[in-house]
Amino acid sequence: MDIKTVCAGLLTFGEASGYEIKKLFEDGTFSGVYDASFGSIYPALTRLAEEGHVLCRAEEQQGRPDKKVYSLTPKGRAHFIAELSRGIQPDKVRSEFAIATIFAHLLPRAVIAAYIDQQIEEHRAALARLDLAECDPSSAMTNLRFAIGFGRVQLNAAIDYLESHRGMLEASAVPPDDEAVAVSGVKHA
Amino acid sequence: MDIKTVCAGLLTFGEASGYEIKKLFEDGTFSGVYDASFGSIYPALTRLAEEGHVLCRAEEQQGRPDKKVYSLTPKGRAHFIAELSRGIQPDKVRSEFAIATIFAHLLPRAVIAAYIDQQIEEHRAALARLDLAECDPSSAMTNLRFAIGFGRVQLNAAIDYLESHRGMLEASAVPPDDEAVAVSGVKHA
DNA sequence: ACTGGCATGTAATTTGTTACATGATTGT
DNA sequence: ACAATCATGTAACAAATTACATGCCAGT
Repeated sequence: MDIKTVCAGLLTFGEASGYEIKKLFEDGTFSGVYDASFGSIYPALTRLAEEGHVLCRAEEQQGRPDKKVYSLTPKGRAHFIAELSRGIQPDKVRSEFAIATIFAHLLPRAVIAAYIDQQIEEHRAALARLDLAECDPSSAMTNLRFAIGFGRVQLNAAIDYLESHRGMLEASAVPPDDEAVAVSGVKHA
Repeated sequence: MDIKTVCAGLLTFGEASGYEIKKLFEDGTFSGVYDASFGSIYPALTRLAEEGHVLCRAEEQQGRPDKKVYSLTPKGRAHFIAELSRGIQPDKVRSEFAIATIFAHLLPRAVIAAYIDQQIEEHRAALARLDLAECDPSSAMTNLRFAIGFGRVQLNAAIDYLESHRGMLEASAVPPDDEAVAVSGVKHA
């Protein structure tokens, strides 16, 4: 599924500008499941407009550049539904944290501890975003509540595990007085 | 973290060929947290060799092309540890399944049901891979058991939620006799 | 004064995938 | 016969990020 399709999907919930779509990827409905930069979003919206999948209306603003508000056309809506019905790819995950755990026996204990703290904080922030999303009236739909609950159980499972098992990982790591050993692989007298 | 670094990391566990590294991304230690194609792995190994981070030894084989077995040099090992200690990026997830749930109210019920089945099966397969990884003697290390347990709790949380709440999502979807409505947005008499 | 939010867009670069090219062996 | 596994590598292509370019307004 390409960015064009995802942008079209967001527009089924109502019109939005490129800037607003970026914010939705960051803290809104899509945070944690998709992300894209301005360099992807703006060209995607331009191409969607060329294809007649969206309409673009320039909204004048004081001082700031015109806001370009995009709205989905019936054709765009039908195309989005068809695309999403065609099949989905397996989840793609790239977790540098998980990689760090796999090599924890090579890393200084302080580094591992900091990474665990960081990971827990990120998951807590993600949970807070879900709480906010739940308050939004648009989340009245059952499927959105499903999606929020789904994110929640996974984040909670991860946080619980990290908190209750972090000692295991910290014990595997290189003790503070032994860091040179880890790098050289040789213990000197 | 780039592919070169990840390949170097895998080589801390012992020498391997490009082909074997690919398999490790698919079913081994890294399945579920990282993935890369041959088109990324082979050039990465070539560059690691140019930089002196790995050594390459050609192993002759009958019929098949020579197997190029790479092993990490002390310099490569030190560089890997330094890189991994420098900091990690937040997890990156791209879940088309999660996107489908967000738009479940636009999709035919049969499509949603199939996607849920597919997702559960993928997670079960991932669990089976973790079970295999645990049997491997190299997984005796505490940090690897931590990593396996971490994957396990998240996968189990996801499967449990999907099984117990799938009715919610299926109820949101478009009933079988109503699909034209979803696309056109208009209900005809 | 400076940072951060609002707002768009392009160009250069990076990154990575897919497809192609080759070829023997083993299992169905 | 045919598909799959083993095994490497390149070239073409696609996707996406980063950095650049511009500029106002509000808050500290």
